[in-house]
Amino acid sequence: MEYVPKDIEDKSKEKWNQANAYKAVNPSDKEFSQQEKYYVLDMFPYPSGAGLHVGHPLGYIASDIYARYQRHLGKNVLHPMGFDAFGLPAEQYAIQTGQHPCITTEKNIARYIEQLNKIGLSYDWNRTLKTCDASYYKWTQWIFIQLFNTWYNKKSNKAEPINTLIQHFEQSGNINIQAESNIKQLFTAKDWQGFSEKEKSDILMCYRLAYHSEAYVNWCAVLGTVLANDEVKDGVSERGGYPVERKLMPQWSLRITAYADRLLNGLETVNWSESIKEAQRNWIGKSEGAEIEFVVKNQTEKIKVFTTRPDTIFGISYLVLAPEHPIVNAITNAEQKTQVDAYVQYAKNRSERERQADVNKVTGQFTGSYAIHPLTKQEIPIWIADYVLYHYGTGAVMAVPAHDSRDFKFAKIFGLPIKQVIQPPIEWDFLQQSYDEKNGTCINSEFINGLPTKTAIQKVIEEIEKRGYGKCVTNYKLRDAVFGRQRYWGEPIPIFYDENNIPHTVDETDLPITLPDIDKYLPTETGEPPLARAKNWKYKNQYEYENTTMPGWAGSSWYFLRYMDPQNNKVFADKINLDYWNQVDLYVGGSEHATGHLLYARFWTMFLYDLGYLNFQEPFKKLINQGMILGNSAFVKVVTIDGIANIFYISDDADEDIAKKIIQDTINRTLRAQHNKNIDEITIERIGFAYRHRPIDYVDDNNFIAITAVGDIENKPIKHLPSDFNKAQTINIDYNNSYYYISEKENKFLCHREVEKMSKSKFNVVNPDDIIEKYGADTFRMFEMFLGPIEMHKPFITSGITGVYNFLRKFFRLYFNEEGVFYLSNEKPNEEELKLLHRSIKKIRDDIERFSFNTGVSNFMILVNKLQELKCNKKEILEPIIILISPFAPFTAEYLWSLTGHNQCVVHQPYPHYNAEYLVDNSFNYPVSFNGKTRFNIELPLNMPKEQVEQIVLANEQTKKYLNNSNPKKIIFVEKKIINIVL
RNA sequence: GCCUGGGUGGUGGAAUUGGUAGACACGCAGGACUUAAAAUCCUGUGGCACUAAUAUGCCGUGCGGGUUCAAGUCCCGCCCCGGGUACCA
Repeated sequence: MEYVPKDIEDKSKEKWNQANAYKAVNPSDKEFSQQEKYYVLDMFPYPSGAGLHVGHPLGYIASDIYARYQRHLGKNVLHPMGFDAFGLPAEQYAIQTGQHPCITTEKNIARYIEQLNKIGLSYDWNRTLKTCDASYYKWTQWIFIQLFNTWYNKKSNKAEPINTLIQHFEQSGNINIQAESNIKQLFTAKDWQGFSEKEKSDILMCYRLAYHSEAYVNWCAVLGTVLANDEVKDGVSERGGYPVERKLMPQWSLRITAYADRLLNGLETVNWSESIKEAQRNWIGKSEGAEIEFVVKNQTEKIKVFTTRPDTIFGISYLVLAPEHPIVNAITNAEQKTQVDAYVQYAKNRSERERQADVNKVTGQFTGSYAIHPLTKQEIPIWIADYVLYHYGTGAVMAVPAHDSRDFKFAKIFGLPIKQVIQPPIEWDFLQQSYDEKNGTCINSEFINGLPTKTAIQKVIEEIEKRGYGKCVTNYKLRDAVFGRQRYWGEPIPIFYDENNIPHTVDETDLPITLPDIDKYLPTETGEPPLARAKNWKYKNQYEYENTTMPGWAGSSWYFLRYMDPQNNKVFADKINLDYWNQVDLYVGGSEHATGHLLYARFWTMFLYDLGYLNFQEPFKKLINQGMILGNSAFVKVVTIDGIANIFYISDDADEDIAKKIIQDTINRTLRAQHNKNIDEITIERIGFAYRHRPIDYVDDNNFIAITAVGDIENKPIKHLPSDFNKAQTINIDYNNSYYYISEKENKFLCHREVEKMSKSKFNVVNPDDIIEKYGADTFRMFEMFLGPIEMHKPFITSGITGVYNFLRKFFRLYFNEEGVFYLSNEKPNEEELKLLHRSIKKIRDDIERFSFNTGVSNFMILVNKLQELKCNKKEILEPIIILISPFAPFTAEYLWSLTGHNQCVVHQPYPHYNAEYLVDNSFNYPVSFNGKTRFNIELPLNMPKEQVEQIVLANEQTKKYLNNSNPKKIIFVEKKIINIVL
């Protein structure tokens, strides 16, 4: 009986569908029984047009193994899959073709589902969702309304309904309120009553968690939209790589900064990799320091600076403002005006990318004004420079060149004084560089002289607070998240503007606000977002809707909650279901979402917790980041001759010098035959590499020549040669006693291989469908797991796949007799077989629990190899093995299970437990002798009492042998694994 | 610069808490079966030395030190590769 994966897989899939095998039961369902829950979640994909490549399923397979394992343990497992369906590629495609993005998206989703099902992933498809469905984004809009109608109370440290704030304003204005806000003015209750509706609205806007304001944003002109900070990488857009500039514009934002501290502290409570937690900590960027106020000489203006090093206050040599700082104009004196204006203009025109690219280029301009040092009363020159960022801290810094490398560079170039105020514990050359470490002793600093840095910081803060020049503050790098996008394919923001242009949220009963149809997916001629094209799209037929849409991350910030109750149309999910499923126990996905999705999702979860909808603050209890699967790109070695590029391709293993001579010879011969003339001199200018698709473009019947050398062939030949390749002339030639030829057997054209990111544009994509077609889904699953640890980046090189395939065939064959009939022995297993079984169960369980699926697969291979050696086809051994293997290879397991006469799906069988007795006896390894002590390595079974282990050790035949029959004086347990036996 | 992950045979990788380094697989070599091939099965496979063979000895986890009876693993000082992030005061 041959192992034919396709037959097996079709049968199993049908069976699972009929049995609704992977359905998760909600507490609100009739058939619910009090069962322990387990929630395994994959980061849902954006359904791109290219379909899945072998990199995507890596995480899906791992989470599926874990989900199946949890089901075996008798848990009610929620394992859903959906689609993050709003996004730029579908919209760009719509712009080009005029086709509604919905059509593209639906088509892509259908393909994704088909591909996912082939892999045998145990999703509960009844719960699937798409973020672009109105029934889903209705609730995304609902959450936005809640954010709009909420403010953050710093006193209770949670979000509260906006009404409580209005009440407060009515009673006592905003003077005593501790709120997260960007408000600048103070007002009394009386003032508040006197404000117009518009003024009240504007003030409340400074407190809402979803707010509209004018601020600097990342504007991407090519995409025609603003972007959030995490969507910009190296000064260009993450999607498409288009330039981004900072621009002052009105837009919607979410006040995520209100949650900065909670987002930071919450990291202590989750089981995530240290690198992701660290990335979030850096992104939030909490830093404690002081805000110090400087009076400008002969003026009323004051400048506030933020510093983490108040201990260096006596080393100030100048102040620097960001060029955008609003005070710049006022403090610039007449003499400097022209230069300052020119510099401001220069800074403004530099793109974000330019600015980041030449960090080393130091520029700046003196304003002509001086500030008064609050402690020494000395005059300090005020400069502007674009190395100071307007949006961080106060947009102004006190420069201490001796102890800050940026200030040092600036001071050197502009000839400003460098005054040392910290004595480093090591020798230091202050002429060469600044000493930035927060470690040393204060000198030249009046009342803090002799103090160590940390004490000095405290002391200076106390002093300036006492004198009223400043205070202790905490700053965050985290910025509020820009929430509006000037695009079509996203959730409409549920806001309308009344006749006074005051924004209001639509009534919750009017949700969803569905995306209107428009004729073109481009901005209007006047530069309005595409939604401005919608005809007759008005709230209650009279009010203008907000015409920007939500960003891509809106829908993904709460989808894990919707899976808990996906069909609910009364609430986003019923409380009873939310409470039951609670946190995601295991979340699997790529680490590229560290500072985007994972932060936003935590923010929304905390917000919904504050409003009382959830009873947990952290959405994802445990996070596993799967590594990237890299492609193995093939390059063709290309020879350029006499300026004509790429007409010769040589195999990667060919010697270049010899190849050159061969090419020269060949050209001569060919030309002699064709034209009866000889070329004496040809120059080979360059031998380089090109992607393997290039030959298609360059093949020319007359002068394409492939040369292959016989030799040690390490690389694989090109798999799919371009069709024109066959037309290429091949040559047999002997040269310098080396034989170069292409024979039937050696007809291999070798490529140069390089590992890089898998991508359609690099021609290195491997499609899972092809692998499954050839070897079956179980081989594919096991092979992906076998490749290496889940978290690591690794190239997808298929050479090892036959090992896994042969393993499954071997496993399958073990239970068929010579006639190909399924045959199981009812004989009782012997001790050796039982021992083997129980050791394997222990190992494989451990492997699954610590996500080491590559060793899990290995341990199966060892098990099956040994069973084969023992010729063991006993029923009592096979049955637990089928269950054991089913998370890894569910199709094969299901099929073998049905052959043993069981009708139930494997998914519902309890996972086998190992028996410790069998393990102990076989756990003695080589003894080590030292100083009369004999040491054994003993693999202790879990939870076995020491006395019991001691007994077994002494009674054991091997122990006796090693001890030479003398009685040991005592047994000492050293750590957990080692036993010292003292003679 | 800072933060992070990594460096182990020809290759992918094992070694869970410091306890036989190289599991398992690929590749390679040899053998069985076969007219032959494929498939399958068996044997060998880190390096060096020695041996008819078994056995044995020495070296060996990027480099240099250290702790320990024992180090791929822990500590100190470096080198190289990947990823993230950055005038964040």
